[in-house]
Amino acid sequence: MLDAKLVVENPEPILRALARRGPAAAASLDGIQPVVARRRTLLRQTEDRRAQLKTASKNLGAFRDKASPEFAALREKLRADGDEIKALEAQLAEVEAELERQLLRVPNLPHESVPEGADSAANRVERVWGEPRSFDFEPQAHWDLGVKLGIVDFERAAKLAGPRFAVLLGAGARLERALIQFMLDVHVREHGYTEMMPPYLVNRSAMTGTGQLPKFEEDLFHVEPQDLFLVPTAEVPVTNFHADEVIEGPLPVKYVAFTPCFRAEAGSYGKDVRGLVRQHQFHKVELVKFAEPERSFEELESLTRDAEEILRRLELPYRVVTLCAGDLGFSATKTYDLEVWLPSQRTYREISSCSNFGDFQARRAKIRYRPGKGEKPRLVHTLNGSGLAVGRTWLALLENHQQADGSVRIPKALQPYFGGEVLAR
RNA sequence: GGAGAGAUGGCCGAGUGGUCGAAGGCGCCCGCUUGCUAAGCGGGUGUACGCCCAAAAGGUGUACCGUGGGUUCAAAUCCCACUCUCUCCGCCA
Repeated sequence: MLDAKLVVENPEPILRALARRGPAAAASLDGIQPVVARRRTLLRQTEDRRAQLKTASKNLGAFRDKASPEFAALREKLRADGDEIKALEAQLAEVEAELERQLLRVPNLPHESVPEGADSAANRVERVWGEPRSFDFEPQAHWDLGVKLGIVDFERAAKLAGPRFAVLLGAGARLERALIQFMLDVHVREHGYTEMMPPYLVNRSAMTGTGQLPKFEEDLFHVEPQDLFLVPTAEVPVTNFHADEVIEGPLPVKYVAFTPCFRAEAGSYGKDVRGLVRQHQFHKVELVKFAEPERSFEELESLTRDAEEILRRLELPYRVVTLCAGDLGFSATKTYDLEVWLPSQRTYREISSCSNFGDFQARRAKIRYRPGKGEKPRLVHTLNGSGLAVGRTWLALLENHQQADGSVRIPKALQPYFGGEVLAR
């Protein structure tokens, strides 16, 4: 959520920044100004009248003769005043709710370092690591390779759940588990993150805090009887872990959480229908940071490096791109995508998304910190990034490290976790 | 699922209709004192949103004692509903 005060006092730069995302984003600010103005007059009026009533009421309490007609008359007047104030308060509450409703649908402002552009074609490549391997045989797509190896089954998954689900079997399941363990160990032991296992179901308030609600409800799986949602990413429970709090300790606070992720992906049918790239359920190891505002962009750099480290150790060629303004997610002010090379598609595909959200989520979720002893709390900056999406790592590893005989080489760093050097039939 | 207890400031904890933003303590900050990192003394110490002020400092108003509603001129305090926490019983991976 943007700072309502800024929106009112200095709307031009905000409007300009939103316009970089596209016309719809800029339009989301329409109609907010008059609501803010109305709120201000109503608030002042209500508070003034309430102040009057309070003093009058105190005087009444001090009245000597509580049986006198003067007492009764004054009491009657105050009762009427009270009713009027209540009416004002009701109006005010309505206006404030309206303001909140509108503000919650305005996306974050793209940071100045974010490139112009409408879609992913305008994303800026920052760096490239590793080199796409040249094969002396025709590399197979993971859905062919995986099925032949007997480590993934899409058909039976469809039978028991539906499309966009997969069953991992044998060494495939073990590979998934090895990747999770490996990622967690690197981030905990070497990068200093605290491991967290959060709930996989969260309420509306948490989903609103990080920005999935109210705008993107159709992308979520809703669990009826309790009005809960399956988490689309660990970002939601982990960021909201500190909602409504003042963090007293030193920043940054860093968490890493492994969770399943559930995405309804409404409207995405027809895209990436084959294989493991786009599933309703997948595993992800997520990095989350709470940082000082002045340092949050440095923290974004180091968080991105932390995620990159996993790809390097798995010997997977990748590149880092900065999302352009038009491609940026709703809550983010700046995002680096890590894209891994996929031989079957001869292209780089997103495997991690590392974002700085500035104070956008912190304002929604009321997450603050104390800069120093006795100082006033300030909003933190929140960040997160996949470190990494496990399913996509699984498939990238299969495709990149496949061998002519249909087996898969396990990179050295993963061997102790996987328990072997080769994955073969 | 059944029975009971509770929810107050960073923490502990008092407060059953007005003088309560809320005693007291802890913690923290500032100052003084003290011949060693401790103790003592004095003062200060919530958040949000308005308004005044060129701004800061400061002043001032309103709200907030789990949440929402009600009674009353007036609610932390009375009434109703809900949520959460704890204890016991049942069930359960």
